[in-house]
Amino acid sequence: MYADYLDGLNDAQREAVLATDGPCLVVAGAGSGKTRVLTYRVARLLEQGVKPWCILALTFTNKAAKEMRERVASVVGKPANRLWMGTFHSIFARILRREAELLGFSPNFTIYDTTDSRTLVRQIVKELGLDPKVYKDNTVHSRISMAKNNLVTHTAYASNHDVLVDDTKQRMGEIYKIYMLYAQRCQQSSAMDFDDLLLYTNILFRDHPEALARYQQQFSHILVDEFQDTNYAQYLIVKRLGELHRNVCVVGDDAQSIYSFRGAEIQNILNFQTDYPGCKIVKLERNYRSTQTIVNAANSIIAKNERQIKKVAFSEGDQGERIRLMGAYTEQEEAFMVAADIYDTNLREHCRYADIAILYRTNAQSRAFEETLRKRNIPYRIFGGQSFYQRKEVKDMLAYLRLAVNPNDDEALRRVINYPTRGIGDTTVGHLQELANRANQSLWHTIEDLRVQPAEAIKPTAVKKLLGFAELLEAHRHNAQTADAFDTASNIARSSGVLQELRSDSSVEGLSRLQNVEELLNSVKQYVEQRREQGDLDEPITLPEYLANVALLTDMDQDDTADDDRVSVMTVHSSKGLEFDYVYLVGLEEGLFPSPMSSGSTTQLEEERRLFYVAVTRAAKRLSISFAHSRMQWGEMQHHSPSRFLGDIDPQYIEADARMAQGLRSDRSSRPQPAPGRPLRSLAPRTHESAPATKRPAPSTRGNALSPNQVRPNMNVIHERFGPGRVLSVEGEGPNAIALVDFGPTGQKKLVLQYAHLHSANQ
DNA sequence: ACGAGGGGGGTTTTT
DNA sequence: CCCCCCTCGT
Repeated sequence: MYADYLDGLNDAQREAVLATDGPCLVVAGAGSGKTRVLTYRVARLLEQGVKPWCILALTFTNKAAKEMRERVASVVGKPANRLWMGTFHSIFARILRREAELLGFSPNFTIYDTTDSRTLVRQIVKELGLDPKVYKDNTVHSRISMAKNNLVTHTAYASNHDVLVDDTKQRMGEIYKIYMLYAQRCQQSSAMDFDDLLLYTNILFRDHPEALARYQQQFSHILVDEFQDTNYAQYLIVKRLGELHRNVCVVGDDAQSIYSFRGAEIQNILNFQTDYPGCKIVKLERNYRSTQTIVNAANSIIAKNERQIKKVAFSEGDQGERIRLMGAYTEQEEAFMVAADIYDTNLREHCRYADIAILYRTNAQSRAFEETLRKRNIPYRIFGGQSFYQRKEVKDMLAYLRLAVNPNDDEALRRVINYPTRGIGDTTVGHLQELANRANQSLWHTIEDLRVQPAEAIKPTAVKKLLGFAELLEAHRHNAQTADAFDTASNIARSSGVLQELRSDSSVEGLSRLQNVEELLNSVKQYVEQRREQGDLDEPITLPEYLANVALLTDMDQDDTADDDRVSVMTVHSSKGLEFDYVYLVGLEEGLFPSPMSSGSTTQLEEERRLFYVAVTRAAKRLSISFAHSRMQWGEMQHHSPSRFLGDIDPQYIEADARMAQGLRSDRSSRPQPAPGRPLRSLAPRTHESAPATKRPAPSTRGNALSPNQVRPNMNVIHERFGPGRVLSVEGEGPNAIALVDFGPTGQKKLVLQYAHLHSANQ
């Protein structure tokens, strides 16, 4: 028996926790304690004697999964580790690896990210001789993606009359050919894209009833979080798996359905009652997060929406202050006002920066805030946008790691076959590709064939170089399966020549590229150590395992160490599931929010409205909404009026700032720079001095940086970023050397590639 | 093979 | 405005 966890729950929450038998729909409004309910529900199941590995809990983000696991663990302890809990993509990738042979895939299949998919599309368009301006990789890929989300395979697509007619109408009648070739290439490369993970799971369950039966039996209880975001492929997986035991519990909020662009069907949650006859419905309507003002204002936003489940969200908290509305002349000024206000709030109300968020509609809006926050020395963290794993140098390194595990991965191979340059040019690769296409096999395979059977298209000198590259890959293949992931990775970094290449570039960007690769290798280290702590000690954590994991990581998942106190800056989309005491919702202008792309249909506009709802309900204590009267777009100054959405909020909840009350005058909008003069002073009484002390301690040595030859095992060193440490080992020589350094009490061992950051700590 | 420079195109949101 | 792709010149 676990502690009296039911005590703190309200009636509806308790009902949702206890209804463990049969299908159940929990409509959980924003801030209604959803995670708590899910956590206790899992605890309840375990208490009833359900084995942890019989519980399948699906989420949409790794972060949500991780948080839930931690919270379950805090109630039930160790058994939480055995739960099948994760994102749809990661759970089914795991199952697919296990069952890969049934589908004709290797268990080590690669997962293509969106960039890989798009370059593959581009490549195919080129090969087919189609016009890349008509067949834009983005458009084509999203078309393929949509098809897969609706379980339309490439063969089904090519023989579906309606689809073909539709494509022809859009002047892209050849998409089916691209899709066919795309699917074939993925299979050849032993790769799946994001959508394949769901598609192939469905195919597995459709074509292999015995496999389906195994998992149906295993998963006696299924929970799905954010059910309003499921697409058809996900919906059907859940339905199939749940058919045997019928213990399917879905949790969601139709009012927060904001992902239709990636195939999410709000209908899935609206129709749940009819899909699962006799299901229990519980509505969590009390909001524990926000003030009454915020909750009421949020309700007024979506009140007009047609398609929704009736519910009344309410708060019993404080009335709270009114929503602040701030108008600015330019986006720079908007950023200035927000930053000034953040500084002020932090000072006056002693809040943490981590309790503050800036939310916007599009990633492109981040720049102005980034600059202003930096100028003011306010620590911040930008989520989304160009993620760490998308950077060129990181992708290059990952490509090498991927190749060591799956040499058939053509995308990875083409990426690094001539990086660093080894004299294999476009013409050679072109010929190679042709050979591969003709034989319907991967590039690597084709290279291997050259060993025994030379082809006339490729000159002997080129063949030699290709074989040299193949040998480089071959050298790591065996290790990759058996040796420690970190060891393999750092070996590859060295022998591939990537390190040398990066170190030869001493520009600022070059240095940061090296740093990123260093960071990546350290993340391998960290992963290995982390897994070793929780798992079986005997077996080494290998590269395939790491890669399987990293492919599905996003920027949101980067370890947020509790002690770093920064303002969060992100899109409204990525803020879902989070909460902050103080929220600045910015750029509330017509032409920006709602997005002009969405003004076509009412359903799209309803979704924009729900997005607005999501943004507002992130705030617990105070919400500030702002807009700029003009902003730069396409190099031109665009004039905007305040968003129509502002009119949806009942005016009684809004308090406009002084300048709003005066009314905005467009005649002043040509002023290029914000003048930190009178009007702003009320918001930011002290704008002149520099920000609070968040400076990192100065390097404790003024000595010269070490050179590779000076670094030896057991030596004490000081790293500019990580502080004092002790060198454990040095591998390689000269410019290729890598040092493994132990940085003290946290037991963090890191790989140091940049000796410029390392100082001697002797004496 | 590789760099610099020009031209064209794109900006919604993401597992 | 910025980013990416392509081309052209070495």
